[in-house]
Amino acid sequence: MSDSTPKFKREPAEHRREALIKATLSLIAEKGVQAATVRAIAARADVSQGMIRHHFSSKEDLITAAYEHHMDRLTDLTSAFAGADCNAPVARLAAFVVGSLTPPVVDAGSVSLWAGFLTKVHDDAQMRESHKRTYYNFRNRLEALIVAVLNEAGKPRTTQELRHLAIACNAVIDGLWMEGGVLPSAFAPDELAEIGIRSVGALLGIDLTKAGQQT
Amino acid sequence: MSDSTPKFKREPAEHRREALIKATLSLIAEKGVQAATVRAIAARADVSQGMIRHHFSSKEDLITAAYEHHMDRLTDLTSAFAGADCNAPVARLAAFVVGSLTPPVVDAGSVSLWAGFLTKVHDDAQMRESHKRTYYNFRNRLEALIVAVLNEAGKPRTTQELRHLAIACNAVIDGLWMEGGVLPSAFAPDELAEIGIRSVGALLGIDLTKAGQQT
DNA sequence: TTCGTAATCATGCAAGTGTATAATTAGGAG
DNA sequence: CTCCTAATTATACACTTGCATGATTACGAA
Repeated sequence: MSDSTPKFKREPAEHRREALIKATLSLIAEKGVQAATVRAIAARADVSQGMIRHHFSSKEDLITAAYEHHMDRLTDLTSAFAGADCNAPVARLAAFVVGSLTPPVVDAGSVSLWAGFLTKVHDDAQMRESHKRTYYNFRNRLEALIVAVLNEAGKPRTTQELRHLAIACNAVIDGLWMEGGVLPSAFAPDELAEIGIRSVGALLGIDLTKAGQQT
Repeated sequence: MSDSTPKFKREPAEHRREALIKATLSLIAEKGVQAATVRAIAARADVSQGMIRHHFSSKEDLITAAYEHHMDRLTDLTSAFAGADCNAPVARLAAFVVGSLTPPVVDAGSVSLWAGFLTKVHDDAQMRESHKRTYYNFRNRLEALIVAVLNEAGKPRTTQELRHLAIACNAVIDGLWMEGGVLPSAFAPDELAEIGIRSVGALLGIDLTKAGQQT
């Protein structure tokens, strides 16, 4: 007799990789890194556990890929905010800040995910490289926005000062993002974004609150 | 025949607990949470693995105790800075910021430790409570220093504004502390402290750089 | 000294870990 | 239709994990 139902389906490698990465991310976001076992990941992706070693050289490799995927997603989300609508520098910077400090970027799962990975950044060279890349990417985009705002306002700064401002603004955003994810109940909705706008404005000596109002 | 060398020594419970906690912390700082196994901890503390269950109700309990110990230590370190020397509000706030952004508070092991624990904050209720307590403690002390500085400068603010300022200053410090720990090579020595002083000053609208110079 | 007891140790266990291997099987090439 | 091959599965292995158990042993009390 002919078996009517195939026992599995062959998928393009890229689909499988993506499915495994998504399964990994959702698992880590929900129950932490230690829950992302080979078996749990495979189960969530609805494949056998052998697939992990088939599509990735090791579980560690999958974890790294998942980390980069997650970070790229966060980057894309904030980029979308800063790029949209308006091209007035002030509005763009404000949108960038607000986008970084509201859902879905601010999210318990996201932060938990990030924290779980941060542990590995400490000893894994590839992870550290990846983190460095992401960090500088975010900071440089921020610095570019800052430069545009300050130039428009006729308040140019030295290279050194710009570097410090970018680091500082990055730090406020990171700090707010983190606490917002870890202790959501500690802040009112939109409170983080409002504080972010005010703070970055104060750091640059420019009022961003008007630009932040736009929907 | 009398055995001349005792096979082990009986220690006061508090000593053993502390030794186990220290072993746990050094292990996590060096190789991450996943390396803090019952056997590894016992080996580093030079005791048998049974001691963990004897002095703590579970390994999880030891981890929690270690977390609180670590956080209390960070708190004490920053407190020492803010309390010392001078009692001029501006100098105290500056010292608090500098203390939070220089070694030994800024330290790769410390941040790694904190990140490792943060993962557990997400699902463990007791951990979350502990984190909340530490966070509010730090922020409230910061807010008290801020109030003193603003009052002295004759620039009082509303309760709401003070809350926002405390959250913002806390965020910059946290953000700088974190990146300093994760990417030490990305910043010159004292650069973080300098940025911190300038940033907090900018957020409050008060120049703290003079107060920061003192040794 | 003797003894009791709590601290400490050595060992074992069941469950879970990542990885290796060989058997299956889907789906296209000929 | 018939192979061939690579994707997929199923299973097993060696190892680690946290925890439990029962045997030791230090050390103060009597």
